[in-house]
Amino acid sequence: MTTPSRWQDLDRLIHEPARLMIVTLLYAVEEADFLYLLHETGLTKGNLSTHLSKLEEAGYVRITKTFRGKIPRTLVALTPEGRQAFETYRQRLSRLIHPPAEGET
Amino acid sequence: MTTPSRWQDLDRLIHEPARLMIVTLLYAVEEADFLYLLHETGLTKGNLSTHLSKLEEAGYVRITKTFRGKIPRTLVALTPEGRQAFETYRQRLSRLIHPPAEGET
DNA sequence: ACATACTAGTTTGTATTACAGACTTGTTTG
DNA sequence: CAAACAAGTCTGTAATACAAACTAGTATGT
Repeated sequence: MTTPSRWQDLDRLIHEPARLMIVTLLYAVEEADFLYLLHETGLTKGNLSTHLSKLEEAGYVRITKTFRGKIPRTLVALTPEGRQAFETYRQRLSRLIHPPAEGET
Repeated sequence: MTTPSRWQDLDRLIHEPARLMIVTLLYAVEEADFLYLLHETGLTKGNLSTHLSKLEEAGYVRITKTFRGKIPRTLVALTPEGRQAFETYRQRLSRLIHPPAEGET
């Protein structure tokens, strides 16, 4: 096998540490607003915004823009797909870094 | 805390999937030659060589050039540091993707 | 009324870097 | 002498993370 099937590609979108933080946070809290993510991750606004856009394009998060009075409020939540993708990512990674046994085929 | 301590930076050197493959392999087998890694990872020679050099610069692997007859043979092994770094990486990642509980400190 | 600050972004520029492919050197084999 | 293999180095490209600047609308302070 020139392309060993056991190295299924990790989802690069989630693998990136900044987005891994975001997804992990969202997985835990289910819903978060922009400022919460901003403070929790320590990213800059622009950077956070870009990462959220990428996650949204991939269908991993849904971004809902609401208003608190007239002040914009951006809510972010994992979609079922995003949730699934994270779980898959987590499984593969676990299998990768916790090898089941040695000397397999 | 503007920079939450729980997001200790993952070791980018190990985090990169290609190198994660390499390090994982080395962690399992303890010693491997260039061709073995080449076939197992499916990387190109140049790419594998570059990644190995980076791991060597970081002190994570030791590269020993031997000869089988007159044919060069390159052996690669994790150093204790590399072993340690991988374990640390693994721990942090585990803690990241398997959150212990909610309602943290 | 005007300046400042905040929310939530978009755009721009830079610097890194992974990756493939070409090229190199030395050796063995036909 | 040609071809193929081992183990690289070098080069060029394309992607991309990141910070900082800028935008736009609202609220507040004086």
